[in-house]
Amino acid sequence: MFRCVAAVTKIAFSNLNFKHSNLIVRTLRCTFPIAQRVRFAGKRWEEEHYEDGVKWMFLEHSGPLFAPEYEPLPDGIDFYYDGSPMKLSLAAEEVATFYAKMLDHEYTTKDVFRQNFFHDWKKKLKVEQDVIAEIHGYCVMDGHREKIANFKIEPPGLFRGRGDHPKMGKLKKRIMPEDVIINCSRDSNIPEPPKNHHWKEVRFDNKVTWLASWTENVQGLLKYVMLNPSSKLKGEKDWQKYEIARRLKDKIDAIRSQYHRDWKSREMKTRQRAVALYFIDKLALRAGNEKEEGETADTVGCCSLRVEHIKLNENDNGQQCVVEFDFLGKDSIRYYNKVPVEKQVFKNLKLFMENKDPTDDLFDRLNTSDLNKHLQELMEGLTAKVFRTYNASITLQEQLAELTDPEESIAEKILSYNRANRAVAILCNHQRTPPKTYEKSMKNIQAKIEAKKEQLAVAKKDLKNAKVDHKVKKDEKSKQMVEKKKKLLQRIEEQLMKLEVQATDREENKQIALGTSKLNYLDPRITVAWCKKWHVPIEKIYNKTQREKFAWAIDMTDENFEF
DNA sequence: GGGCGAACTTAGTATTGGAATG
DNA sequence: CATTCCAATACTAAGTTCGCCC
Repeated sequence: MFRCVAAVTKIAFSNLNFKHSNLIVRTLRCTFPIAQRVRFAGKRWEEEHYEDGVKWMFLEHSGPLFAPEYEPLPDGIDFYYDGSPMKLSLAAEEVATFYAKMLDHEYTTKDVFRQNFFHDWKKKLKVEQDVIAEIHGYCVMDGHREKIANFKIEPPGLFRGRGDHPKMGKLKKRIMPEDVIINCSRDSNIPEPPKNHHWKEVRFDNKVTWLASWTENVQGLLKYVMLNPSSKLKGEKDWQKYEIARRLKDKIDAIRSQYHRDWKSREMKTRQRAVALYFIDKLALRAGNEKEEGETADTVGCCSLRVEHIKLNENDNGQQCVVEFDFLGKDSIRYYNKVPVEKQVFKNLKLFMENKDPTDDLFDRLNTSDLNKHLQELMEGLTAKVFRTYNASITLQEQLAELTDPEESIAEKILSYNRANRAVAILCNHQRTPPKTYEKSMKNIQAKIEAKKEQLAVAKKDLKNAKVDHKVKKDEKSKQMVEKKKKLLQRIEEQLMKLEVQATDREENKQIALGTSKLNYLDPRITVAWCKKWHVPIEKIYNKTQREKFAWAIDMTDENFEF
């Protein structure tokens, strides 16, 4: 049998109404003998007919002709958004021109038309974003393709500081390529600046981790483009952080004994250092660097506490030597706490406050640099922030051991985990403003619980009836019905329990943010080991992003891990 | 030794997208 | 199928630490 193979044929369409005369057409593979293709000439109506329903025995054509590709708008014609030109992908631009062509038509005044258009156009824009993220969102470092955390240059706008920030509302300028320093390796393809622009500098510094940087104009601070937490570089650093905290675990008793002794030191500086360290250890306060007045919001940490931030109460509701803290910490989050302290600490605080104004520094002989130098002598790599990491992680481990009940369901175990997590968040003072929808969402879940309780009552009744029915009939069918109703009841009980656990969790979480401690302070190996030990799927504790960040821990940890 | 810049971690909130719901 | 709701993600500000320079 003869086959006509695929061939590329140039056909002149000059007789047709086409602008392009030379089109390239691929003919299809055809399996019929060439002789059969065109057999007849003459009067079609005299040919024989096929049997019922059969319309033809041979059919051949070249397939439909497609619409020509979109021709982009010429230079100088731009799409404008909010008054300024905006670059669109070809696909998004094409769809925008469809609409533009119809601007004069009354269609474009109709809500349905506009909404439908926008809905579909948005999808095009989304695809465009994906393509951009694929190109700019990744880098290659030492043979690994790594995600970049913040590959987008921050857009211009009005500066939004937190709390009572003296620079709030100032204009944050647009960053141009001419402001940006690129960092990469000498033998790599150096990124191209946008057309008609150049970089401020291209640097080849492999002693730093950033890929690009620029100086922001409101505070004059450097901003960096860095890798995602899932990267090898960040993951190893994170691991190292927790290893330092674990070394502190072995030294903590000695360190605590020493600062107890130092409370009685003859030197005022040593006493202040010892009391400050006590606060950092016991209350998980931050170090507290000095800040330039008038440049930032007035917030403090341990070393920068002022006399006005604490009150001393000899007796507070029966408790002796109570220190009342009230100050704004990082992000202007209020720290309020009443803490009973050792007599010697109380005495020292009184001494530190003698003859001082409220706005004077509490620890006037101490700063973070002195404190960290001292800590470095106590243990290599020890700084003030290690205490937060250590105390957070050890608290999680202790709380999990205390709260986990082997008899409980998975849902209840997860509640226990969240409660352990919450104990840490409270220690670290990780707060959030309750969501605007909080009250409503609590009501919703209560309503769900009530509905589920009613369902439960019905299911119980049904089961009882089925049992009675079975007693009378004693047949297979009624027996199956009892089993069915039993299962249903069980399922509803489980659902109710889940809802109640969820409600409790949400209520206890009203003003507490768990995310920060989970992400930055809790050794993930504690969590992975706990999940393995109690057969809680890791997905129930860590979402996708968190699993990527903690891939190293998930990979290396077995159920026997101890912080 | 302290002032300062650089580099990096930690932080809360605004926005988004997908699941749940009516 | 549209709307509601919430978890996940995006965003970028605000800390800590370190090392250099005077």
